[in-house]
Formats: sequence, structure tokens, C-alpha cells
Amino acid sequence: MELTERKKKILQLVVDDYIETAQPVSSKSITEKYLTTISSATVRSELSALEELGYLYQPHTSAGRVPSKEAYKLYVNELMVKDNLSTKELDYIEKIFLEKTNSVEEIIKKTAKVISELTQYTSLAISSHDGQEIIRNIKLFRIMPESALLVIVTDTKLFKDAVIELPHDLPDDNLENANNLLAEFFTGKTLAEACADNLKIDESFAGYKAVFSEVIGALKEYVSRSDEVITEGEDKIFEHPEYADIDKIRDFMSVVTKKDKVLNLLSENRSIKLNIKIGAEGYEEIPEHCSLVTATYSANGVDIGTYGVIGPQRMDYKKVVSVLENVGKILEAILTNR
Amino acid sequence: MELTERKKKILQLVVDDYIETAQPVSSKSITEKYLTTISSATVRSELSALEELGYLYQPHTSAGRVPSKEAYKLYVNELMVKDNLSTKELDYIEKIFLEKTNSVEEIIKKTAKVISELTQYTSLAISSHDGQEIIRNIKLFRIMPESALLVIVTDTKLFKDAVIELPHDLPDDNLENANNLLAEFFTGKTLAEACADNLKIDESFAGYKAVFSEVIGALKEYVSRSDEVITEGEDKIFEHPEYADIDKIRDFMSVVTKKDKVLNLLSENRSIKLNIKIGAEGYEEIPEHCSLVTATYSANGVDIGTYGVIGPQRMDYKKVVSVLENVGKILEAILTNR
DNA sequence: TGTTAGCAATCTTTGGCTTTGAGTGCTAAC
DNA sequence: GTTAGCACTCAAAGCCAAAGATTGCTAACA
Repeated sequence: MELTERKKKILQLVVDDYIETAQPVSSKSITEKYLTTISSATVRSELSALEELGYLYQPHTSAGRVPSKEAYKLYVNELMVKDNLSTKELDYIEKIFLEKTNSVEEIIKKTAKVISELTQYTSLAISSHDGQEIIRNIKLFRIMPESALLVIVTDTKLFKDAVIELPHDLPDDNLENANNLLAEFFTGKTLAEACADNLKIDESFAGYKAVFSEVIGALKEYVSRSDEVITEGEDKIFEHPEYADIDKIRDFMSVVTKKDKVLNLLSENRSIKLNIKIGAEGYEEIPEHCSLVTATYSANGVDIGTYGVIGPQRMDYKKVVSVLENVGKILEAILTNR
Repeated sequence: MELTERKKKILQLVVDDYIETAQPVSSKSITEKYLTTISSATVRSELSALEELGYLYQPHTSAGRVPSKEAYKLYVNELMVKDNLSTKELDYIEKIFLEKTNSVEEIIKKTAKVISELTQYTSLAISSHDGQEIIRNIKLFRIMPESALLVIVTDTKLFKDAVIELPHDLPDDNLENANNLLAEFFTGKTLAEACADNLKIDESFAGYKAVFSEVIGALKEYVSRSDEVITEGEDKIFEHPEYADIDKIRDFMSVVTKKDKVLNLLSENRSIKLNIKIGAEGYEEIPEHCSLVTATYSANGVDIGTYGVIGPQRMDYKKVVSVLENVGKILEAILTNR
């Protein structure tokens, strides 16, 4: 059977209506609200055909139709008409990002908040690195006799710090020397280069070999792992009628309250610009009744974070995609220009 | 009417049983499980008296008794027998805290995690300062032409950092000078002294007045506000049968997922060693059906954080209090000794 | 051949009614 | 003061009927 234009149109209407109302869509409501020129009997036969094609199903015989996962997939790929954000919304995004923001953490927190507020869904965020950030400044700062704070500033103008161990009783003068060598050695290199395994540690660094290996360890840790995992608006899920079911809420919360699960979810889509997962799709972290939309943002060609929206399968995809795209555009513009 | 010893005993049994089973306690179950020497009719008349005194109530006529808020209050003050933690539990706490931990953030995260895992309730945590920490080291580190990272190390051996603005085009040499002056001026002072308003900025600092006022601003911010708010085990609430009700879960989540609310809750009890709130008790942040137990820990006479456990009114108070006390003891011992 | 009106069939939802069982309060006896 | 016995109360569960929504099917129509 062929998917005629009219079938597509009706499918789109069903999906849109179901996303809006959370109620199975009847042939009658289609003809009353949208296609007033044809009869409900005609729509009925189309719906019945769409059901046979696997795009719709009925919760029970005397109910309207509900979109299947296949329908949502077709919808996000072909059928949906992206929302245009209001100028109010766009201004809001700009206002937030024009405020001074220096650390990786702050950027991620802010972005997660903006996304959750505009979409009215739960947002997830991790910092992400492809290792292509160039080190602009790197320095150790003693905080205890045997440990130091390593501060790294990269060309995204965001900084990151980590605590490292110092060799036993390293005098302050030597720390100064070590700092000079660190600066000389690492400044201008990308993070990836800085922690490459074949790095030649020059003879002159011999005395600070221990320090260097600690620093490289910290850099590797920074590049390979996101320690910042943020979730915002976890309680937004309660607004959706299909989550009147306590077990679904529990499923949902057992993901969004666990940093390691959120990290896994976002990491796996780190390299993908925009990704839409409808239902679990094999990921054990996503409950079957949920959908996840993720986006990775970058500035100056360098990844700065992966963000996601998690919510019911009946998610307002057109709104979510528009918000993610617009937030990305504005954030990237602001971080690139400064 | 008098609260005889037998009435107290029966009340204790009712509370213990209700905490364990989450079911209204019947006269029959009391005589079967605990007081096998007296008849259920006798217990019934005692229960009826306890109800008249306001300690118990019946969900409906043909149900057993449930403790009132008054009963829980009496229970935590007089009746409960504190749990002894197993050596396994105590070893677990020690093991966690013996790992190297340097930043304020890490300590708080770890402690919140330990408390949640041992109590099986949701834990809340904020960093807290009474301003009595002595500054051991303070330094600025340039991260951009016009901003610097301020790193402060105090005698609790934990560090904290903040980004501050630098005056326009401050040369590196001057930053070095400023650092020397900062060290000279602030080292040895308590945080409270450091941000006292009547601080005399000496003539010789004149050139760095702007830097100093930024630094003092950051110190004030650090002392007055907790920016670190941690929650752990938000999904533990689902384990409790009285939270099969979606509205209660929603109430609960709307508190524990909002950092500002958690901050308010814990801040108000920051100065209190151990505090038990049963029901809202006038705090709009606490749902009426919840209880909150908080504790503030300190090392070397300096506050290091306020922690809380939030859960159903039917909370295992004896376990929670024991865990909070033991975690406090071990944490304080470890932070004091090092 | 596609569209439509009409109608029986299906199945959820709601409300009321009954039964069952747990637990109490009261009374009278010890 | 304690206890056995018993009537009373009320929630919970099961059952049934009525109401309402929506479909699929059929036959007629353009």
C-alpha cells in the first residue's frame, strides 16, 4: 500500500493533535478541526490504512488512534513543520548568554536551564571535548604542602581546574620552575596533543618528570571524562498526563537523577549534531515510553557541550528541535565572537 | 490524663511498628508481636486513651492506629532507641572519607552520597561557613586579559575559587605585586575578618584598590552564600508505599529538584547541630507529609557543611539520627586530624 | 472507484450495589 | 483494672448495568 499525500497529511494531523491533547485522535475530530471538506468515514478508512501500515494503533477497539514509534520517526524526518521561536524567546536566550560566563560549569548550567525553561521538558547536559581546544595558559598553584591546583585556560576562554599531587617536599622555587616549563611546553598545543602518549619529555624536564606526568594525567582525565553532568527541570515530567502512572515517573526519575546514566546517554551522541531517539532504541538507560533529543554545540570548531531534552514519546518535537537549534546558534555566535 | 509508662511503651511500639510496616497498627498485632501477656482489649483501651491525648488517630473507624505528628515528636525526643550502626557500615564511612578529598565540593558530594546510601532516603547538602576559617593562601591567576581566578585555601585544607574582574589592562608585573599584597594582607585572617566592612586599606595598596574590592566582594559572596547544593538519592522516595500517590511524589520532587529551595531549607538550620522537623512546621518548602532531619558538621571549630535527610513523616528516625551522628563523628575526626 | 450516511458492535468508564473482612467500642463478668 | 464476647462501622473488592465514544461494515451514491 502506498503512502499517499493525503495519508501523510492525515498522519501529520494525528501526530500534531495527539502531541497537543494526549488523547487518542478520532476520525470525527480530524474532520471537525482540520479537514472539514471530507467526511469522517473517509478519514476512517485512511486511518485504518495507516494502522495497517504500522503508523497508528488503537488502545482499544472503541478508541481513536495513537501514533506508533514509526509514526513519530516519519513525523520528525518528514512531516513536522518546525516552530519559529517568538522574538521574546529569542531575546531571552540572548540576554542569558550575554551575561559574563567564564567557567565550563557555568555555561553548561545556564544552557541547561534555558533549554528546560523554553521547552518545558527536563534538560540534560554534559561538558564535552574533542580535544581540539588550544591551551592558552596553564599553571600550578600550591594549595597544600603536597598538592596543587592545576588551572587550564583554553581558547574557548573557559577554564577548568583539577587538583594534582606534588612530589614530596617540592620547594616553591621548583614549583615556579615547573610552571615555567609547563607554560613553555603546553601553551599553543591542543588538549589532544598535550596528552598524546608519544609526547617527548625533554631532558631538561627530567627533574619535573613526576609533575609532568601528574599534569598529563589530569589533562587526560579532563579530555576523556565529563565530570559535569547537569539536569534541569526534572519535575516538568509531572505536567504530562501520561505520567500520571507512578511506575513511569519512577522509570523516568531513575534515569534523570543518576549522573552516570545521564553521562552515558549524552556521551553516546556526543559526536552527533542533532539526534532524535524515540523510545529506548536499544539504550537501556532510556525508558521505552520516553524520547530523547540531543544536540552538540561548538565554538571555533571546538565542542563545548552536549545537551538533551528527555520527555514523553509524545514530545513536542517541533518546539524542542527549534529551541535546541536556536540556543545552539546564539551560544555559538557569542562564544565564537568574544 | 496521665501518660503512664505502659502508655509510653505502647506508643513506642505503635510508632516502631508503623515505621516498619507502613500499615495502621491494630491492638491485635501489638499483643501478638510484642506484649503477649496482656489482652488486645486492654491495649485497645490504652490506644483509645492515647488517641484522646492526641498521639494517635484512625484513618477510619475500622482501622488500626497511626501516629500523629505529636507522637513522632515525643518518639524522637524520648521514646526511640538509637540504632547502632554495624561495623560494616562504620567501615564503609571511614573508607569513603579516608580517600583524598581537597575541594569543598567533593566533601559535600561524598557526604551526601554516604548519608543517602546508608539511610536509604534522599539526602541534601550545602557547604556552610561561619567565617571562622583562617586564610592560609590566597592568589590571583589570570585567565583572560581582564579577569582572574581567585583561589583561596583555608585551614580546613579545602580550597574554593571564584572568577573576578581585573582593572583594564593590568600588566602581569602588577598582578604579581597585587598577589604579594593580597598574601601579606589576608593570610592569617579569618574569612569574617577579611570581609569586615571596616577593613583599613592601607596607603600602599592604593594602586590596587579596585583589585582588593573585587577580592573582598568574592570573599563576601563566598561567606554569605552556599553555591554548592547537592541532592542524592532523589528516587529513594519511590520505595515508600505512602508515596504511591502521584501528588505526594510531585510535592516531594518539586522541593528536592530545586536548588534554591534546598538551600533555603538547610540554611535556616545551619546553626543547629541536630534538628528534626516533622511535617511542614511552618516551612513552606517542606510538604506536610514529609520530615526533615538536618545536621551541621564542623572541624577545628569551623563549620564545613549542613546535611539533611528528607523523607516521609514515617521516617526511620533512629536509623537516620544514628547515621548522621556517625558520619559527622568520622568526618570531623578525619578533617581535624590532617 | 472513491466517498458517504447509517447503524450495529465493541469496549472503556462511571456509578451503584453487595459482600467480605478487619478492627474497633462497648458491655458485662471476672 | 482486665478480659471475652459481640454488635457496629467502614474500606476494599467484585459485580453489574448504563452511558458514551468510536469504530468497521454495508449499501447507496457521485
